[in-house]
Amino acid sequence: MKKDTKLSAALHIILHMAEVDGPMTSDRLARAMRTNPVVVRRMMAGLRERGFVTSEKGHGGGWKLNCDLKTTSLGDIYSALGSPDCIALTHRDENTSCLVELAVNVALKSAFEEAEALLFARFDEVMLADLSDDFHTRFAALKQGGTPHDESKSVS
Amino acid sequence: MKKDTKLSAALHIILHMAEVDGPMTSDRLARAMRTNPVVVRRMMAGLRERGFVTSEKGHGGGWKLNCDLKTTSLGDIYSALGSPDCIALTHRDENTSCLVELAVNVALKSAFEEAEALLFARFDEVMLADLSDDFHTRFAALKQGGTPHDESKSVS
DNA sequence: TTTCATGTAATATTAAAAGTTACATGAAAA
DNA sequence: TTTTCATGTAACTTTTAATATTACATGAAA
Repeated sequence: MKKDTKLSAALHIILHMAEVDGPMTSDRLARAMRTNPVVVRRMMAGLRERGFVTSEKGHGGGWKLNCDLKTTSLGDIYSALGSPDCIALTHRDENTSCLVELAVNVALKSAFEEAEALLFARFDEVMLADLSDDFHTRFAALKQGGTPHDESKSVS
Repeated sequence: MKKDTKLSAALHIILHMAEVDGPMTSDRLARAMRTNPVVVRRMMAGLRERGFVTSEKGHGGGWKLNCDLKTTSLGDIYSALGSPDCIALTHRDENTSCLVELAVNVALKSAFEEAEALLFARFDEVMLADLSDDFHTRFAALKQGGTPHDESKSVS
């Protein structure tokens, strides 16, 4: 299976929007993410339905953040993206008549569910503001340290 | 991505072998699993390398269990299968120069690793004998209850 | 009325797992 | 010794789900 990257992409986009005044177009976001504007729109559609972002057509249009970073969690975003499957293992036959396979399924299912629950709990704990703060800390450290990276490279 | 079913399949096969005297051929196992004998061999190769099963060519050949169900864990089997990736999410760019993306990656990575660690811990806790016991309990209950399923259907 | 931007359906590409084919190796049976 | 049976494995095909692309509709501002 190809792994899902929507959560990673959505968070990246949200934090970029948080750093910018005014709307960002799908084209601009897609270039920053090295992907396609339609992919951006498709992904953002879920966030718009939940009210985390808004969009405007036409000149001066684009996407704007519409949520409080302090109270919006990674879990909120993950859920808005449709909660893509996060466990890459499964059993072959969900409704088996083989008692051996049933015993295997039961054991694996409970392990998968526990791991998934832990992941969701972590997602719920971490707020967008935590990520934003982490970025600002790194950015300040970079400027203080006087490393040779220019700012534009460090935020897009 | 297509989800991985090797752990489920391997456990199913192992528990079936535990119920049978003498070797099982890949063909027979493949029919029971509704898959292909080559797929069975490929999967079993990992188990053979770790000594959990043995194989013999020619007449009367096939696969035999060669491990103690009480001391062999799901984790041992998972590892013998090559520890296939169990988290279906990832980030887009592992080595990014964007500090925003870096902050996202760090947060997600730690969440993924915690969930994976929990899954592995569960795998290590559960022994093959636990699954076998569960099967035998279900099988005994089925016979006692006098339900209309025949035995052959209930174990293959 | 033209340009810009989103909205979305339809289609194509890609990556990873599973399945298949083909043939080599070796052991037991005839 | 020759045939049959079974594993061993490389090469290739199929399948599935995510991602990417194309095409066109909608609507807002210049």
